Amino acid sequence: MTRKKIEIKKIDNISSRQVTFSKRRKGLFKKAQELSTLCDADIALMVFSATGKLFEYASTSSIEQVIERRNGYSANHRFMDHPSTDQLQVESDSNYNTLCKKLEDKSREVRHLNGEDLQELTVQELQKLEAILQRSLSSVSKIKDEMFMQDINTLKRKEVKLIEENQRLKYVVPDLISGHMQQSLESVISGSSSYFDDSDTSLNLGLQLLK
Amino acid sequence: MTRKKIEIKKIDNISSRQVTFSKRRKGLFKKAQELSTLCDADIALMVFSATGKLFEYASTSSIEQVIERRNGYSANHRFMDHPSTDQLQVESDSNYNTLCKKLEDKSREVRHLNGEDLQELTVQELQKLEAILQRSLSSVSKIKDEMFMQDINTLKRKEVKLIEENQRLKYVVPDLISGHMQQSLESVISGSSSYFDDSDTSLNLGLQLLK
DNA sequence: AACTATTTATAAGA
DNA sequence: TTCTTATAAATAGTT
Repeated sequence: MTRKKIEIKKIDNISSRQVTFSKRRKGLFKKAQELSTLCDADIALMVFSATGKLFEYASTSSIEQVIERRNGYSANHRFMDHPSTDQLQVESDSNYNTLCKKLEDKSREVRHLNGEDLQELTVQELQKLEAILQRSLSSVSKIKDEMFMQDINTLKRKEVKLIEENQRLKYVVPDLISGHMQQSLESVISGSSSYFDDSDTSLNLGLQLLK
Repeated sequence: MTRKKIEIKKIDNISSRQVTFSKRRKGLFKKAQELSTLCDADIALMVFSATGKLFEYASTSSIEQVIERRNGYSANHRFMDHPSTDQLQVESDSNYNTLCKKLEDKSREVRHLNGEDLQELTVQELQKLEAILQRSLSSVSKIKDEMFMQDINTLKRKEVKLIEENQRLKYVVPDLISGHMQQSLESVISGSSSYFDDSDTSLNLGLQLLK
């Protein structure tokens, strides 16, 4: 539409898809609002992003009101035949069959991304798939490594704290002993050791992630 | 907005309001469908005209689907009643719903395989995904390279044949010349050169794959 | 319904 | 994300 005409099909690049989504969503909501104002129309608009986030607009106070009105509308018109486009215009991208087709397409896409049924692809398609997988793999590895690093840093911080605590206890324990408080000492020791046990447990849990 | 900028307020003149409604409604629906396609968004749009006519659009099969999804959106499994659902429709709805759910699952899987929305995965899931992508990538690269090799071998075989043919012609042509068959010679030459032209074409096509 | 002069939306780039 | 800008698309007024 600008700088270059684009084809109306799913945008491959993730970030540009997100940018386009933001821009066009804004535009769509504005158009809906304008139509509502100019022509005194009652409008409800719901948009779920690909990631599942919901954005909605209602010309009246709430979406629910419009939905209610719609429920009443279909009740009133349920038994009327609408041979012409007079009463109700319904546009839909997919009925049950096209939904099936979409599912089929997605399944094929998944198989290809899983490295299956590759013989049904052309060399060009294979090259594209290869590029996607390379990009994808590096993203996954990067995120995964970042999470590992986070775990490691958390563990290191814990270690430092434990060493400090350890040092502190080394000073406290002799004091207690010299103070002839044997009874209390035992409870302090058992308390500190259970503290260490907990830490070891979480350390082990953390390290399991590395296997 | 054209010929003259208009103020966004209710249009007084009824007929021009109706005309504007038709035009802008069409535009709005188009924008909605484009957003849905471009960004893989799930959209429902309901428009009541000032005269009470309903026009609606849904990117999936039905408005109801999107409304359902909206109901379950933030009220995470609070007891939602759908009392208005017809008993007759329950079975097909559940079929329908499972189909939708499957499609959603596949879509999520595709996004992950494409390296998108990775933050919603655990480290373990990321490791698994990484392994899958590695295996998949090596399969794809292998198949792709095999196809390249096939192309190359085919071309080599063609080359050998052409060289042989070339040799053969080098013997034939002098014979023809010495036989004073100028007329026939011309036809033979033009025939052989067109043969070479065809081969060059397919050779070029083949090499384009290597770019 | 078509036309077209303008306005608006927006893709690409910064 | 936000801004800019060149260009595509939408559309107000007209026929």
